[in-house]
Amino acid sequence: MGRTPCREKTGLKKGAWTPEEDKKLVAYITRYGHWNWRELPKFAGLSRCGKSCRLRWMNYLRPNIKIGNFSREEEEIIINMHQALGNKWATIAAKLPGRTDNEIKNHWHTNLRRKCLKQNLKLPESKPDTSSKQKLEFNTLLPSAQSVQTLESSSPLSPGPSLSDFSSSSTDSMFVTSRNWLGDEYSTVSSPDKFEELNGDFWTEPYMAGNSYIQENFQQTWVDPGIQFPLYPLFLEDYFCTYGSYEEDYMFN
DNA sequence: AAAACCGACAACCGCCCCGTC
DNA sequence: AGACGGGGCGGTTGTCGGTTT
Repeated sequence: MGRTPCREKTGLKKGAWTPEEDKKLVAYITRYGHWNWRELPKFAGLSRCGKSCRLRWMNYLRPNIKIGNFSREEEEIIINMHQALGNKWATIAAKLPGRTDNEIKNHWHTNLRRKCLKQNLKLPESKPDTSSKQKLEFNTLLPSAQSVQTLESSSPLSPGPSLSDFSSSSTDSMFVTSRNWLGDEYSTVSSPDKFEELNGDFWTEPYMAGNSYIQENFQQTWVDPGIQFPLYPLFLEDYFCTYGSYEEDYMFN
């Protein structure tokens, strides 16, 4: 068919995203939604291809992204589902609230795969039998009903009982690791005391990935001169349906 | 102290699916 | 029915930071 490649023009930026680019993308999408990924960068004032914008948004900037280590329950689910489905990362991600397919895929390749090999677990063929996939009952792949409960209650909107799992092995680190998110100083809560301070509001407020980073940097970017109004009608209704109260916070504060 | 190595993760690329015309 | 285009997915690569030699 000969589709035009993503970067048909030279001059489009590649590589790591800068905080400035992130700001532009978040500001634009929270205001106008992603009505067309291919056209979006033009209007958002970004010299990136649409796919790159989509990936950045989906994997790191959109609300409700869970940042931190994988819990044991999550790992069990990944392993079980991977044994049944193979490399269906998106399907697996759909069962893990806040996790992205990319993150799961990376985690699998860097950690779980080795674990499975160590335990002599049979790894599926690279091309799984897709004929039976629609019959698959996902719940049978989950470790236990309790685990499901745990996962759901540990979604970003609620603290859940597995908080300790998000921290590293050290007992005084908090639920979010100090991963260099957006390459900036990223607010991590380093002690249980600090967590107590946050605990009340944090889990009841609409979740924002990177919390203070986004709050401090993105809310003031509404009138970014680089942003243009889209040609198309706004799809905010659709956007609200998708992301719940998150953008209401952004839009109307 | 420097180089080599390795692991983790972010991002890119190309293919495929699906909706639209 | 088939061409087209956008979005989604999975494989792969690039980069960076930490560790080992």
